[in-house]
Amino acid sequence: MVIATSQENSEIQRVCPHNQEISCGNCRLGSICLPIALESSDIVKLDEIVQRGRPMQKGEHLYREGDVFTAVYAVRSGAIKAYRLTGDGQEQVTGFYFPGEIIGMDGISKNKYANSAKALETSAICEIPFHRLEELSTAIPSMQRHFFQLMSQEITTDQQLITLLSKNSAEERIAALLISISARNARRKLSRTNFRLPMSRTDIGNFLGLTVETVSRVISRFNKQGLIAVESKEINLLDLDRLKEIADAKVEF
Amino acid sequence: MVIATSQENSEIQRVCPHNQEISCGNCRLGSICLPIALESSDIVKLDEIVQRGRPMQKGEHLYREGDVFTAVYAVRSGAIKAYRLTGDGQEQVTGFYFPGEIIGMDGISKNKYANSAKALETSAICEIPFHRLEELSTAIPSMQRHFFQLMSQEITTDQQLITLLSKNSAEERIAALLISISARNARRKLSRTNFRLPMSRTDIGNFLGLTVETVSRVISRFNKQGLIAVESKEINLLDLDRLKEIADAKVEF
DNA sequence: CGCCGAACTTGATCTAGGTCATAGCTGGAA
DNA sequence: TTCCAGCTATGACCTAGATCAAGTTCGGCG
Repeated sequence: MVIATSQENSEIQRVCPHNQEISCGNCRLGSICLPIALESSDIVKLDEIVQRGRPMQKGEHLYREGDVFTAVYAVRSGAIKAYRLTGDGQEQVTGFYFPGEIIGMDGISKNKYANSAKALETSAICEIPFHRLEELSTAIPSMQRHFFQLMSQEITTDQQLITLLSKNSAEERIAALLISISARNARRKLSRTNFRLPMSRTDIGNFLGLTVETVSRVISRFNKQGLIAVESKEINLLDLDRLKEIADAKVEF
Repeated sequence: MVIATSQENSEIQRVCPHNQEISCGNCRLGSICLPIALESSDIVKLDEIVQRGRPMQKGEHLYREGDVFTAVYAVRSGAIKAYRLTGDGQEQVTGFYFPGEIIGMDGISKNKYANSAKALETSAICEIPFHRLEELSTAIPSMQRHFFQLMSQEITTDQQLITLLSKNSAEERIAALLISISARNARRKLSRTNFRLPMSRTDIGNFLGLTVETVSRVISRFNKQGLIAVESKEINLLDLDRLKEIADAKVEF
């Protein structure tokens, strides 16, 4: 796959992988990404294995279901959706990933990715070759610990989604998704209440087990009730407390 | 890798939980439990940290949601259900665990179990203290690798359940569960077609996002159609192929 | 700027599965 | 052995959300 190291069009980071300015040590996502709790000497080691400068265009795939597993990825900017296709070709969205979050761990067990990962908008990605990460984890116990924790967290968020899908109404599911995105924005020091949904209504439906029509209707209803203000993908959470009440199960997937 | 020492293929192990002879080295579940692909010298090390002889009665809890996380557990015999309570006190079953399977990995991320685990019948459990497992993983790379794989597998099976819950009908969900249990029995060299369901219809419903009534109705229907023969918890899969067709998504959770 | 397909909205109808109600089992305790 | 609580089964009904069917708006491109 040609992701161009040279023509880094983005004004933001013309990231040469060796550019000293971007590193795990100075990445402002550090605290929510891998390096948490690492010694600075360890961060240097991590830095050495991370491949940066991999800007992806909207719609481009990071990997596809069935591809041989080689690396996990950290989202640096943008948004990624993970999905798998069912037997009859329907799409099941298994997660949305925002900056600071790690994707691809599902590929470890079978040495093949179990999901496809696709950019919802222009995104910058850090690639972390898994065999190097394994070596590092053996050498640095806190690294191993942190990676165990990341995987465990993926398990618990998947289980929260399971609960949401099997017990909650359409309104509850959508409120929970909005609250989840809001909380993750807050972690990244962004607005808790005003943001742009990077995914389509169809994606939301495929994630929450609803049809587009239902998603659209519920969002319209929330809008009318003054819980939110929507204008296409721009969304403004007007009554966070009430939304939390509706979502109730304090979701954080 | 060699698991078979002496008393292998004994149809049913007359395992006394306190029997000193039980070790990871001679456990006939070895190949599907942790020790896969370990050197025999490594198995000895694993053996040293595993606490055996923890027979549990039906209904007894292995741990509860919120308990501080100390260990993961391998099911040696019996069956365990994992579940969490929703805000309003409903039960969401997140998994059923059979001999050779590992439970408790959800606790790593927050250092607290995210689920409760309860014996569905008399069960024997191996306790694996996590801090020891971490040390061992640092020392033995293949151990680390295997544990990464186990966690990754938990992620992919959870994602399969997500797909099942969001896309499939009641009949498809129940067929998928039956096929899943059948396949896991086969791994343990037990009958693919005749077995006893250790969980109640209510548990099945809580796992599959259905009410008891629906579970009961679908099972009755399958019975009438000659796909299965049920007598309370004893079940006989008469038409495995047709059931697989109904389940379609080749589930293996 | 204007075009076109894709994404979104909204309404009308249909249905799988939930809810409620009843009754028959079943298995463990005494 | 009897008893009782909790399972299981089955019928009658009802609703949340799917499906079908128009529009309408958006956003990317020539």
